[in-house]
Amino acid sequence: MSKTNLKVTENLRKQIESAVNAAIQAGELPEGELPKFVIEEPADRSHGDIATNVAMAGARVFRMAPAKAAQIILSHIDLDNSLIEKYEIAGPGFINFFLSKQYFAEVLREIEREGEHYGDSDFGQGRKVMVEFVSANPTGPMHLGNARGGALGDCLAAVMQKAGYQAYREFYVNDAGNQIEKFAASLEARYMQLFDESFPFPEDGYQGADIIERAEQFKDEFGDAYMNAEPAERRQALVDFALPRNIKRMQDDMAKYKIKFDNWFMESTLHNSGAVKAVVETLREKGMVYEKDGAVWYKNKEVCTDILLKQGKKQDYIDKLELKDDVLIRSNGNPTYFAADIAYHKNKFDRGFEKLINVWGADHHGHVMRLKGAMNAIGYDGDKLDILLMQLVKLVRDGQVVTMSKRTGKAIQLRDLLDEVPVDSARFIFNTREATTQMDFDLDLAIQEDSQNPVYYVQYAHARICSILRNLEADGVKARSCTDEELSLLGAPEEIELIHLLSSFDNEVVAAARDYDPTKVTKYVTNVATYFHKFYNACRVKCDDEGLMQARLSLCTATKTVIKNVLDMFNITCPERM
RNA sequence: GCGCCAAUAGCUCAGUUGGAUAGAGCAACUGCCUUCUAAGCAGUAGGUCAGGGGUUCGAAUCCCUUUUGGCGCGCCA
Repeated sequence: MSKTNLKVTENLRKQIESAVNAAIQAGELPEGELPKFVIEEPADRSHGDIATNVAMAGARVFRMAPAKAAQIILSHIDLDNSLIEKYEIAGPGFINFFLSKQYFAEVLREIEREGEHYGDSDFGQGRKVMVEFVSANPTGPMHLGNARGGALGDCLAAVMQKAGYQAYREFYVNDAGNQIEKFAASLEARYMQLFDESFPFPEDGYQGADIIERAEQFKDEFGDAYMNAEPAERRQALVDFALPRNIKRMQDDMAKYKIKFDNWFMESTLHNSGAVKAVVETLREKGMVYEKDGAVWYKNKEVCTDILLKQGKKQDYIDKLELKDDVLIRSNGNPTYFAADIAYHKNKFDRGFEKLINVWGADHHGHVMRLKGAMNAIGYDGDKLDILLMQLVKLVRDGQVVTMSKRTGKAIQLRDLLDEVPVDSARFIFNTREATTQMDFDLDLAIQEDSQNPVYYVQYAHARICSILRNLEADGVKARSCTDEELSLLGAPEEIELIHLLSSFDNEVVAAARDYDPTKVTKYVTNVATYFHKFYNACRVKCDDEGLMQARLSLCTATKTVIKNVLDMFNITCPERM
């Protein structure tokens, strides 16, 4: 809520609580614990600006009809200087409050005063949080899921920042381990096949055309120099050639997508520094590992059972999960991805982050508990690691699911999407569906340059406001600060609704940060655009009454501030003309 | 088999943590520009909130169950 809104609501809560106590003192209400009640904005404005269910929620404790209890509470309430001008008891026992004109004037003043900082809050109290997202495998090009994860993670970090956290964006590059060996073997086969078509391709190799391209580039540079080299040397040369180029390509794609990571963290550094081995040793010291079949195993079952029991789960539920232990060091001596992941997340905590948020594809959900558990096992707090699971995204064109790129005939890549869809559009649209729901990305819509495309709809509202300001300025009218009397001229339902909405900006940001759900903010700003367009059609800014004109200009400027703050936050362009 | 996520208007989806008569957009139909951007707005029509139980003043929302769809259960990452 805006500070104005917050002040009113907090005061109201205090007043209600003391009114109930006063009524108990006076013997009008029975002694008892005041139950939880809400103070909220009713869906229907005819039910007031603020409503509370305190009388209904307390019906049982008070042992009387809600309407009667409401009457008693209201007789003890003091609403002087509260910006509330009247109240009523309605429906099954709601108490509805109606705000004074003074309130709406104060909201507009607050927005004017705070400008680009309007919507900021100290909800996060400056705590350091890391959002790790995309973290695509460097063995191949990025796909559509990375596109959604990118938009989601980047905007989530932005929301956390706006809500008062210190947010840090990180990309984890899996430049080590098994998949790099597979990558090497695949590159080797493609390289050798350039000289000898019969060279066998590994069964579990990477099939993608990009591997062939890299092999060809390698040949262009080194010719047949590695044809007769030792296989190990040849593979190393190929990886040393291809991996940096793949990472560079991912960095270029992310830059094109307007995502700037604070850090690209290389998995290899964890292996090279001995951090992976160290964390396995830590687990060994704590008695959490054992040897079997030549491999080192981690007692995942024990740790996760413990977590589930603490959550109050029943033993037979846990049994049905058939929890298994995990390998940390394979019998061939190589650590698993999981072992590196434990070391990585330990490293994050050691860098001082109080909260770790990972954006993962939903297909990884099976690993959530074991990673949290492993954090507990090494003496950290797994509850400070939150995994945001993102469901699949399907590309749709002409109502049909698209799986292949028109251009390459291969699986759709992030690049194909960005070639076709404006970045603003992609960033916005990926944030119109909650992470937990499967999403159809409508290509036709994303390309469309009209109001059906939500990002244009919002940008249009902003451009429209800018246009009004320009036109009036050309007529010699300059927006200025208004007096309370002038601002109180704003009374049309369209004006009041818009101000209400503007006042809840930081509330939405906080809710988005709390729920790790930036889509709340895109929905909110779309709503702001709708309410502005309604206002625009109902009320002319340019009019004969100078005071009213200035008051409406204030409302326009406030709306512009909110839209711009959202689009800036999400790194989406905010045009002044369209 | 077990688990995770979902199911709301013909289609795509909201529904602010349990509130008052379930809302938008698209598609269909009807209106509004010789005055600030019609990339906009107003209106009509469209619903067994997947089905069935339960919890309570009150359920799309919480619990149980059935059905349907997506995903996951590796010495892969």
